[in-house]
Amino acid sequence: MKPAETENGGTVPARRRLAPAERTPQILAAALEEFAERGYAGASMAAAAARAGVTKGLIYHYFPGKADLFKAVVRSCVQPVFNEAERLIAAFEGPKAELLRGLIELAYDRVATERRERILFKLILAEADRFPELAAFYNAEVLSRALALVGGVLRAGAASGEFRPAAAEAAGLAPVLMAPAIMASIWQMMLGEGRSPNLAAMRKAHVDLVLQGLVQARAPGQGAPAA
Amino acid sequence: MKPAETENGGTVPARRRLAPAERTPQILAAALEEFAERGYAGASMAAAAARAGVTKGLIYHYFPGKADLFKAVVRSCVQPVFNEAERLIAAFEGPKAELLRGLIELAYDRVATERRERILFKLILAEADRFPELAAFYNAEVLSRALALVGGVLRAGAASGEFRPAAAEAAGLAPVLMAPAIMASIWQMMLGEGRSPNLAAMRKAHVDLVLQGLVQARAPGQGAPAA
DNA sequence: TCAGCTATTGACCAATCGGTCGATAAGCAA
DNA sequence: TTGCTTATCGACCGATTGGTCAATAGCTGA
Repeated sequence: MKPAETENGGTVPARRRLAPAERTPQILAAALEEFAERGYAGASMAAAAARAGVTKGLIYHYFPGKADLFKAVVRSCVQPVFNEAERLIAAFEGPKAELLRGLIELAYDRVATERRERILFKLILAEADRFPELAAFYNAEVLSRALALVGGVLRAGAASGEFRPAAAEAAGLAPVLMAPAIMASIWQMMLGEGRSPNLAAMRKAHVDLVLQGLVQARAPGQGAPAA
Repeated sequence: MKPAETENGGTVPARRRLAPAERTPQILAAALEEFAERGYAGASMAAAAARAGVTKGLIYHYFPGKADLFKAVVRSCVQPVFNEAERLIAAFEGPKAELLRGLIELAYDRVATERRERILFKLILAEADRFPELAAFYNAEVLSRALALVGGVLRAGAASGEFRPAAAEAAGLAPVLMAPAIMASIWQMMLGEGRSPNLAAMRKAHVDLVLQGLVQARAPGQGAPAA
């Protein structure tokens, strides 16, 4: 075990000393992989250290314990997700329906490419009851933020008359709109890309259903006569 | 630890001998709780045994090892889920839209009540890559079956002209229709009943969106332009 | 009543884990 | 070059785990 054969390709001399600002992200990345593969309880500190090319003792030099390392891993992963969506919404001008389509398609495309976020979601879900603060963190930093974004678009569209008035009740509708993309991600994770429901087909059906179901009929006054 | 104080309320004499047909489900139920609370790796055989009011050794008398116990737990839980839906579909006569609404509402109501199925889904998701056969089992026995049920309704509705023709492309649409109810279940599990998106609101918005998005406009010839 | 089958126990083992700590050496400042 | 700081190692510990097995005792049929 003299040459580090973990992920740095070469034959780095063992015991290279690095600045904490450089070693810490190495450890976090290695720990993410370890936690993702074995789950919280199954993950081994020694194995995580080995993935980072260091020894277990060093991890305890940077993190007080396993639980703290886990939380640090989660926190280090959630930041960049929303920037894209928020920029898209802020910069968009045009029909709200097109904005909504863009958001949905963005979500599916991220699912298709970004693997780390899928893994992270699984981790949070699996360990939520053992780390209540983690569930609270997910709720505040991820779910609520996403719901607010989608809800804002829905209400704007309803206010402008472009969407049916029911779209304004975003409390129920926003999660319904987001769910299929998230489930697509989960299925990909569980079943692999081969056996999961087809991503492109879901994306198309999803956009289609949402636009047909939300956009106000062009000829007003003949909507749902109901009973 | 003389009187068993686990879940049988009374002061049963220690070491009661039971027929395997009676003890096995006890062990399976106890193991489900243990796995659900601590995850696969975190669960302890001794703790699962204690929950069942027996000792670890007895579990190894009934199951070859931890992995086998886990698989047996999963298998023992998935059977009764589909009977209800299949009965509903078979017995139903009337507009396909009403059948679809009934299925969606059934799904949400199960989410609200059945706790074991939520737990089970979480377990399968969390341990899918460690037990590939488990993912395959979920795919074959749960997801595919559910997709086939929903897809059948969609195609029937499209064939009868009640749904828009796009409904026939069930490969993408069926998972999109099922996803919100499943996500509702997952959110309930992660965040508790308090902080999750409101179940009743989601149910209403979901039904509303689906029916508006799928049902063929009543006046023909002016719905989808471009034949 | 009694003998036999087997459900059930409890003690045991090797392996592994999270965590601790003194020793070591890599880098930097002087 | 020298010396100090501290990143890094590796050996170690107590606790717990999955798994084994011989001994025991509850039930049932004769």
